[in-house]
Amino acid sequence: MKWTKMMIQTLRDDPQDAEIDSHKLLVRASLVKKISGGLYTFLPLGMRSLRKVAAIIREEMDRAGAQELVMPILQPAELWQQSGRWEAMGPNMFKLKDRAEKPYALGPTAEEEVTDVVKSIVSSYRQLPITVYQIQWKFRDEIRPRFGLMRSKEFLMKDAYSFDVSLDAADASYQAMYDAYKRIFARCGLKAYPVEADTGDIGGKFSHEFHVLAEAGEDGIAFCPGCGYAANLEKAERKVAAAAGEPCPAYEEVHTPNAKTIEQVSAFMGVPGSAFVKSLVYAADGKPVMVCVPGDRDVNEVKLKHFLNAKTLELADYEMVLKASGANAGSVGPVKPAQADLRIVADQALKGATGRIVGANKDDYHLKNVDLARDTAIADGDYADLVIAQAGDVCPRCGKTMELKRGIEVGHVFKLGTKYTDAFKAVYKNDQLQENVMVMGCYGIGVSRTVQAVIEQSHDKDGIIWPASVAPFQVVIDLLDPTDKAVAKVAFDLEAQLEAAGIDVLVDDRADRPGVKFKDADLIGFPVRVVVGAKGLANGGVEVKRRDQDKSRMKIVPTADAVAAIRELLAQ
RNA sequence: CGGAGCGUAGCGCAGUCUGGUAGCGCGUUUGGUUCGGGACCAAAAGGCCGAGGGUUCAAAUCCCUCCGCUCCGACCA
Repeated sequence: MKWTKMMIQTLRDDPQDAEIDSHKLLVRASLVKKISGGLYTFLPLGMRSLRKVAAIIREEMDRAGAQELVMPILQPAELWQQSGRWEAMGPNMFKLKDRAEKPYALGPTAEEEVTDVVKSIVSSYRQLPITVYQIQWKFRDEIRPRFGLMRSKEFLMKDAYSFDVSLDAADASYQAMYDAYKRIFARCGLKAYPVEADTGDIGGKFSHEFHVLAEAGEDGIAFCPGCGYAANLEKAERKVAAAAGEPCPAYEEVHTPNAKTIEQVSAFMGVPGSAFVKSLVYAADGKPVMVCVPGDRDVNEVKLKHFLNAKTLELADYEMVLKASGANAGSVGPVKPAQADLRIVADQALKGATGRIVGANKDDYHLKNVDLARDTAIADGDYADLVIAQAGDVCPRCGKTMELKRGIEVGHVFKLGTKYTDAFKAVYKNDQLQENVMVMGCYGIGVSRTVQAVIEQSHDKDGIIWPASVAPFQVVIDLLDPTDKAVAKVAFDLEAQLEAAGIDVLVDDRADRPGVKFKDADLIGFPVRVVVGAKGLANGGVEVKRRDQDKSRMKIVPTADAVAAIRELLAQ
C-alpha cells in the first residue's frame, strides 16, 4: 500500500477533548475520528488494527471449539421483557419503535437473543455442550462516555455463550474460554490479568474480568502481592479481626451543631473517624434499610444489593430518611430509629463494637459510648461484608496486605447458571427423556476497547509502539527520494516481496522531507521501519530498525537480504 | 440529573472584558530554493465566529433562549 493513496491525516497537536495518552494517540495517528460524543469512525488505519484484533479473537474462539454466528443488533422488546431486563437495564439501553409502534432495543448484549435461538435448535443432551459467539457492534447509553474508545456508546464486542447440561459440565466450557482469553490477550501483546468480579445485572454466580493494568484504567482492583488474589473493588473482600469489645458505660447524647459529615463531627469532637459508625438509609426495592459501616469506610452498594437480595437499591431520599430515622441526613444512627421495625444491617467489622459514636436520630445530636450489641437491634445475621476494600486491607485468602491498582477491563467471563434458560424455558431431554434446563455461561471481549488498551500499554513520547500482531501495518518503508526512479524501484520491489511473504507494508511515498516521514512513522508506530534512500543505497543497502529501538540501532542490510532481516526483526 | 468550562478555517488557538464588519500557527494548493529527525521564500484557497432571537447606526464581542462538546460530581450522614 502507498501512503499517498491512503486516507491518513496525522496531527501535530493533541486534540483538545482528549485526556489520556491512548485517546490522544488514537486521534493524532489517524486511527479514529470522533463524530459525536461517544461515537467514533474507525479510519482505514484504525480499522486494520481493529480487524487484526478481531481475527485473533476469531482464531482462538474457533480453536476453543466455539462456533461463530451473527445476530441482529435490532432486538425485539419482547425478548427483553421475557427476561425482565427491559426494566432492569432501564435507561442504559437504547430503545426505539418501528413504524407500527413495535418496540425494539439496540442490543447492549445478547443473552436473550442467543438463548432464544439455541432453545429453538437444541433439544437433546446429544447436542450439548455448545458454545457460540459473534463479533458485533453493541450499543449502550452510557451516563458519561469518555476516553475515546474506552467507554463509548457504540463499540465492537465479541460475545460468546456456552450451553451445558449441568453446572458441573459448564465448568469445562468456562475454563475453555478462560484459557482462550489468556491466549488472545497475549497474542495482542497485552499483559492482562484475570480478576474476580461481580456479575452485575447479567446475574449468575461466578466471574472473572480480564484487566490491563494502567493508570488511566477506570476500574479499581484489589491485588494481593502475596498470593495473587485479584478482585474488582465491587467484589473484593477483606479479612477483619473481631472488634475489641471493651465494655463501655451507657450511651449519652452529645450536641454537635452544624456537624453533618463524619469529618466535621470528628473534628468537632476531636476523635478519629474510625471511632464513628456511619449510618445511611437506602431504599431497597423501595423500602428503607439502614446500613452501618465504620466511620472511615464507604458502603459497597454492590455487596449491599446482593446481601439484601434487592432488585433496585439507591440512597433514600430526604423524606424517607426523616421518616425512617427521625432525623435528617447527618444525624442518623442505629439506636432507636423512628421507625421501630426498621431493618438495620452492619459491616462485619462492627460486630461486637463498643464505645462508638453514632448519629442520635435527632438533628444536630450524636450518641457516644454506643455498644452495638447492647444498644441496637441489629440481628446477628445482618452483619456482613458491606464495605469497599482499601489499600492496606488484609487479603481474604492469605492474610497479607493488599494493594490497589487500576485496570482497563478488556474481557469478562461469567458462569451464568440458568437465569436466562429458565426465563426462556430453554430445556433439553436427557437420556431418560427427562427435561432439564440448560446451564449457560457468557464471555465478552471489548474489541474496540482492546485496541485502545494496547496503545495505552505500549507507547512513548513519540507515539504508539504497536505489537506486530495488531499493528495497522507491520512494516513502513520510508522512501526518501520518491522522484529518483532507481531508489523508488528498490522500495517498490521490496514492498512487493514483503507482500508476497505475507507481511503487510505501507510505503511512505510522499514528497516530504525525511524528518516528516520519521516523525509520522514513530507516531503511528509501525513495528519495523525500513528506510530506502540514495544515501543508504550508496552505503550498501536499505536501513532497518524496530520502532522500540533507538535510531542508533539502525542497521544497513543489502537489498537482497532485506526481507529476511525484516522477518527476523518482526519475530523478536 | 447537578456543577464548572468550552464552542471562531481540516487541527490547535488569539480576538469577547472595553461593539466598528475576523486573525495567528500547523495543514492544504501553486511556483521556486531545499532535502537523513516535523525546511525556507513567494503567492493563494479556505469562515452562516455552534443555532435562533433581542439591544444598537453597527454584534464573534452585550442580553435572552436553545443545542453540542469536555471535565467534576450524583446525595457516604
